[in-house]
Amino acid sequence: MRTEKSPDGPDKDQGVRSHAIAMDLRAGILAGLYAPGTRVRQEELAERYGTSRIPVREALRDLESEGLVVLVPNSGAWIAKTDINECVEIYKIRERIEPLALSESIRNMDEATIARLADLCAQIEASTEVEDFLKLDREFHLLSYRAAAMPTLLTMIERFWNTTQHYRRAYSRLIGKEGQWIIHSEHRLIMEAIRRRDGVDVQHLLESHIRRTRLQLQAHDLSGLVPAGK
Amino acid sequence: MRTEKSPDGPDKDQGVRSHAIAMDLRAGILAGLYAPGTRVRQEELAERYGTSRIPVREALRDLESEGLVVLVPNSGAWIAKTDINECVEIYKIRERIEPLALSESIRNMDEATIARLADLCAQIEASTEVEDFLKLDREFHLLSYRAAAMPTLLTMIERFWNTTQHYRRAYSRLIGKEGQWIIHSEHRLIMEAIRRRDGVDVQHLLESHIRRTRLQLQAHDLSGLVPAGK
DNA sequence: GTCAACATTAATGTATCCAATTATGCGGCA
DNA sequence: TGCCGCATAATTGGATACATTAATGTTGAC
Repeated sequence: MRTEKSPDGPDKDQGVRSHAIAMDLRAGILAGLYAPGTRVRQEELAERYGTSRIPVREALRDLESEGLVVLVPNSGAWIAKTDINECVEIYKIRERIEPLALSESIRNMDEATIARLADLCAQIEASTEVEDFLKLDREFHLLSYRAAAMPTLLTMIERFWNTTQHYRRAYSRLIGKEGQWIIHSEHRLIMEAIRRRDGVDVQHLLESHIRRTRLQLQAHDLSGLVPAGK
Repeated sequence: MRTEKSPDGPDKDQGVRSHAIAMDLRAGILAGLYAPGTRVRQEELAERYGTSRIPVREALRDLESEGLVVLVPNSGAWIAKTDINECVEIYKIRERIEPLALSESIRNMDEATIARLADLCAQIEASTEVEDFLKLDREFHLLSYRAAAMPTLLTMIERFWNTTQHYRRAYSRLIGKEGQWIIHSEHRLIMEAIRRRDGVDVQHLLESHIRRTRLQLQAHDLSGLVPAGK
């Protein structure tokens, strides 16, 4: 009897090596270590990671499918340029899908997670550094979706948070600590709706939260604050 | 001055070779030539396409990111199994994002496209073969979104149509020519709302269209009609 | 007779090498 | 001076060969 390994498990490690490289590059891009638009040479990365170019190529392809890298055949790879139009598009999509994720999630969410969310909510208000805020805000929202039993949706959402990271950072810096009170109020209302497990209300609140941010992004001129990429 | 090729253009041909292989495999999977769950051997494909295993691997990775293939490290690749839960999840997502795509699209849509859509709508009603229906229905909906100026969204939607293709085929066979009158009525109403460029109405109609289909998929037992994949 | 451990086999993952394509720099010409 | 074309260099794409890992079948002991 054939008992070959069943392809069920989310063994998301592809070639293992390439996956590790992709993880590292992804973290670097999100941290802002690579300027958008800069060229990425396979051999250079291969040398840095102590491998051949093949795992590097696989990693770059992964990142391309996530929208973090752009590949041009026979030419090379570039860190994806920031694009305000793409950012706005993604926010419009997020306005539709994240309320779905949240409403599905709060139906299954355990009390420990709710407590953890409340804690994150408080930490966000207490945060003073932009990088801390970004990290906490991301953790708050993504954790709030985690109980959703919709793996495809969750993967999509995380991908969207990644590709718009530069804009969130620029926007956070722009509004500063003073302009954050709106965000805090929105978070508190969302948090309370989660506690009540009010699926209708959370959806409206979250949609407003994302939509308001999008309109702010469109209104302000972030061209000098977001890494250029031209 | 460096005038290196700018990474703007949607040169979607990646390694060219691997992209061609991916296209062919994708078409084969959607056409139902490969049973879900069957193992795919790199060497076998390499021989069939007259290449080495490397372009094959890249193609398989592309298809994995699209959800059509499952890769397990150091083990192998399988045609993705059909999964009714995943299918339902995707329909729930589609209920949210396709109305967005359509409402954005009808704002820019030219008259020629509207005429083409009406033509497709009529062809769908006249279709007698399941495969014809699937092809026309897909073309109708995807064309209706095309003017949306939201490339990321459109890519996502097409990917979702691909991963649920088997279920649409099974469902179409199940309901047969007689059960299609609901679909035709829905299409007619959507078509009319497109003509009026009524963004609010199309969204409701399309959401209902997708939602009703999802509920039907959940209600019926398609386990014998959709390729098993176990 | 069943289970466990080991050797064998087959597949994937990676490194090295070669080919094809593209970017660059020089030279000629209008 | 500016532009076009060709030769050169650099980089990526692909093929072959090797290393590594997982599956398989056998053997042995309990």
